[in-house]
Amino acid sequence: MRSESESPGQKGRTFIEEARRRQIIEAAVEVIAEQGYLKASLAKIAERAGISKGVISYHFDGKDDLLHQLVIQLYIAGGEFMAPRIDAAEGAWPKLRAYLESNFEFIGQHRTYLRVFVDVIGNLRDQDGMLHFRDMQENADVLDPLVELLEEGQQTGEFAEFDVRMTAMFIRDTIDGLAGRVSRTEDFDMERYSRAAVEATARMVCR
Amino acid sequence: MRSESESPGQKGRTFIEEARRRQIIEAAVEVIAEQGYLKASLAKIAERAGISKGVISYHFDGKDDLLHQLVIQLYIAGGEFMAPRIDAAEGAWPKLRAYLESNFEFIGQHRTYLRVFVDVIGNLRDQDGMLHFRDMQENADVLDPLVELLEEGQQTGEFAEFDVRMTAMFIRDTIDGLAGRVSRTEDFDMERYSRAAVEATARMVCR
Amino acid sequence: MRSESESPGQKGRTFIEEARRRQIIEAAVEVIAEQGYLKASLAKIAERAGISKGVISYHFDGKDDLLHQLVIQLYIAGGEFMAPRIDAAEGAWPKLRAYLESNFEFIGQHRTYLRVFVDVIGNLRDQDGMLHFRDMQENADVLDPLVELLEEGQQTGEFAEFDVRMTAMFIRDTIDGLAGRVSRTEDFDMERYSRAAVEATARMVCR
Amino acid sequence: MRSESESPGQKGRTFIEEARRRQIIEAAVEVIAEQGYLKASLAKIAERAGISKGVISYHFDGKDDLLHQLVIQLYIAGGEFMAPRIDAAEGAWPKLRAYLESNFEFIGQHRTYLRVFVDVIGNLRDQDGMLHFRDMQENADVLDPLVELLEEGQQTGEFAEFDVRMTAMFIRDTIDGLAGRVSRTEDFDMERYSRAAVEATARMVCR
DNA sequence: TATGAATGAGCGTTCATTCAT
DNA sequence: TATGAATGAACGCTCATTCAT
Repeated sequence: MRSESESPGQKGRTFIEEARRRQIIEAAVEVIAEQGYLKASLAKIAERAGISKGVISYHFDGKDDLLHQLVIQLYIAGGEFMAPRIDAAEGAWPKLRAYLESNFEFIGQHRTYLRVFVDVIGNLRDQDGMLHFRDMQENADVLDPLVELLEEGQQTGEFAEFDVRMTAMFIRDTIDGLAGRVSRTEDFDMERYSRAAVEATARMVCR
Repeated sequence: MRSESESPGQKGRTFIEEARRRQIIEAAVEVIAEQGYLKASLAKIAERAGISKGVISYHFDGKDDLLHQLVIQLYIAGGEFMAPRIDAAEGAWPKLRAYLESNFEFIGQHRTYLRVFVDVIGNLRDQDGMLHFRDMQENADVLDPLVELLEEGQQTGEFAEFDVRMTAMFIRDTIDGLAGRVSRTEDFDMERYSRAAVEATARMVCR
Repeated sequence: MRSESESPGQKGRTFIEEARRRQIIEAAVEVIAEQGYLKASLAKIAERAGISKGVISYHFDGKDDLLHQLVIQLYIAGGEFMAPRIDAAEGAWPKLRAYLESNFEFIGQHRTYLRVFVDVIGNLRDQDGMLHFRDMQENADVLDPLVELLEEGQQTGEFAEFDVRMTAMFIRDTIDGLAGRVSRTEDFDMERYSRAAVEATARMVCR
Repeated sequence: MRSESESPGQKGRTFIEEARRRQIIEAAVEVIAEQGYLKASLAKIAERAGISKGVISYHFDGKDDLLHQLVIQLYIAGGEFMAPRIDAAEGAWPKLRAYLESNFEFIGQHRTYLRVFVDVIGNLRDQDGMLHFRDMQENADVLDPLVELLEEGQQTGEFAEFDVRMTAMFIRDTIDGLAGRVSRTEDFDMERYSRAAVEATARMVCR
C-alpha cells in the first residue's frame, strides 16, 4: 500500500483507503498552516486527524511521501481549476488574462492550502539536500504553457516583441508573489492586487 | 556575549570575537546552502567551522540569534551596496533602473548567501510560530522606497498612471523571483533575466 | 498519555501503562536514593529501568511530571496507611499517639522512598524557581489535622494549654526529623526514636 | 592556592585573597538564595560577584570546594555567635534556654544564609553520591554539646528522666524545623515559634 | 592574578519509524 | 487495518573546567 511503489493514480486503492489518505492530508495541511513545516510532527498530524500515528505510516511511505502527495494534490487541483477557464478564452491576451485571473482566484480560494504549499515546497528535500520540487517550479509544466501563450500572442501580433521565456518568468513571479503575500498577510487585498496585476501585465506584453 | 542584549553595532566586542562570529555565520551559510534550514543543526555548523558546539552558544544567544544575525548581516550589506548606486542616478526612471540593476547585481554576487537568506526568512519563527521576518518583507523598509520612487516618477510625468503600491509589489516580486530562481538553479542566466526585467519594467511603468 | 492532562485517578490508562509508570518511578527512586536528585538524569533512570530514555517521555510529561508523580504517590500511600490507624483510636491523646506511631511506622517501612521524598521536595521547582511542594509542607493538608487533634484535646481537658499551631509544628518537626535521620543514617534506631518521641510528646502536650 | 590542599585556617593567604574568597561566597549565597542550588552555576555566581568565571577556579578547587567553604563559614559563624551566650548562662535549663534562643536568634539574623545552608547541605555530595555533611548533622559536633547539657541537668535534678540522646535529637529537630520553615516561608513568625519552642522544651525536659 | 575563549560531556526533549498485538 | 508502545538518534542547550594570554 505504499504510494511510491504503486503506479500513479488511484489504482489498487479502495475507496476507503483514498478517504483515509485525503483525511490525513487535510490534517497535515491544518497543522502546517498553524505551526509551520518545522513543528508539524506526525504525532500532531495524527492527533488532528483523530487517528493514531501508525496509520500514517501505513498509508504513506513516511513523512516525506505524505508531504509529496500533499503538494501534488494541490498542484493537480490547481491545474483542473484553471484549464477549462483558459480554454474557454479566445485570443492570446484573453487566454493570458484568464490564466492570471483563474490563478489568482484559485489562490484566493485556497489561501490556507497555499500557505502550506509554499512552506512545503521550500523545505521538502531528498537525502542529498536537494529540493523535491525544485524542477517543478522551473521546468516545462509550469513555464511552458505560459511561454506558448506568449509566443502565440507575438505571432498573432497581439503582443509586442520581448524575451518570451523571461517574461513568462515575470508573470510567474507575480503569481508566486501573490501566493507568498497571501501566506504572510492574513487580510491581504487580493482583489486590488489581481486587478493591478492584470493591468500591469497588459502594459508589459500588449502592443 | 549575548548579541541581543548588546547595543547595536559592534560596541563591546573584541576583534577576535567579531572574527569568530563571522566564521560561524559563514559556516552556517554553507551548511544551510547545502542541506537546507531543516537539517542545519548546530552540530553540523560547528563541525563545518571546525569548532565545538559550545562555541556557538558562547558567541550567540542560541540558534535563533545566530540565524537572526545571518539575515541582518546580508540585509545590511544589500542596503549598503545599493544605496550609493541609486543615489547616483538622477530622475525617476534612472533611479528605478539603478534600484533594479544594483539589486540584481547584489543577488548575483551573493547567490549562495541569497539561497540561504530565502530559506531562513521562510522558516525562522518566534515562540508563537510567527515568522521573524514576516514584516520585513511586507513593510515600509522594503516597499516604501520603491513606492516613493514610483510616485516621484508619476509627479514628474515620467511614469504612467497606475496603482503605485501594487506596482511596487510587482517589482519586488520580480526581484524576489530572481532570488528564488538563483537559489534553485545553479547556472541561472542572470544577465538575461536582468536585461529583460529592466525592459519589462520600463514598459510597465513608463509612459 | 500526559499525566497532567488526565483526570485524577487512573482513568484512561491501561494496566500495562500503569505497570510501566510504576516501574519507571521505582527506577527513579533507586537512582535518586543512590546518587541524589542532582545526578539523577533520565538517562540513568532509564538505564536502571532497562528501557530507553524515550519511554519516560512517552509515559510522563517530562522529568518534572515524573518526580511530581513520585512524590504524590508516596504522599497518598502515607495517608492511606495512617488514616485508619488514627480513626481507630479514641480520645485525643490516643489519636495523637496513633498519628505519631503510624507515621513512624510508615517511615520505617519506606526508608529509601523517604530519603528520595525529602530530596525531591527540597529540589523540585517550577519555572519561577519556587519549590513545587513548598505549600504541601506548610499548609492545611499537613498541619491542620494535627491542629484539630490538639484543640480537641485541649477542649476535653486531656491536653494542657499551649500554642496549638506552633506545637503542631514541633510535632511535625520531630516526624520530619526522623525522615531526615533515616535518610542520612543507614542503621538508625527507629524503635528507640519512636518510643522516646511518643514519651516526649506526651510530656509536652498532656496535663 | 587550592583550599583543600592547604592547612585549615587562613595560613598562607593574603588579606586580599581572603577578601576575594568572602566576596565569591557572598555572591554564591545570593545566587543560591534566589535560584536554588540546581540553577546556581559558576557563571551566574561570577556575574553576581562582578568577576570572571576563571577567578573562582583560581581561588577554589572547583564548585564543590566553594560550596564546602560556604557551609563551613556559616557553621563556624553560628558557633561563634552561640558559644558566649550559652557560657554566660548558669544552670542546665538556663544554658539550654540560651542554646535554643541564641540558635533561633542566629537563624533569624541569617535567614537568607540559612535557606542556602539547608539547600547546600542537602545536595552537596561526593563522587560516591554520599552527602558531604551527612556526618556533621548526626555526629558529635552538633549533638554532643546538647547531650552533655541534658545529662548535666539530669544530674543536678533540674531535668526529668528521659532518653538524653533522643531528646537532644528532638531539640535539634525543632531548630532545624525552624530553619526549614524560615527558608520556605518569607514572613514566618519567628518570635512566636521561638517563644512556644522554649515553653514546649521546658515542659519536655524539666521536672 | 585575572580574563576571555573554548571544550566536551551531559542534559531533557522531540520525533520518525518500527512492531507485536 | 489500526493501535499503543517502544526505540534510538539527533536536537538545542548548559555548564564545570581548562588554558593561553
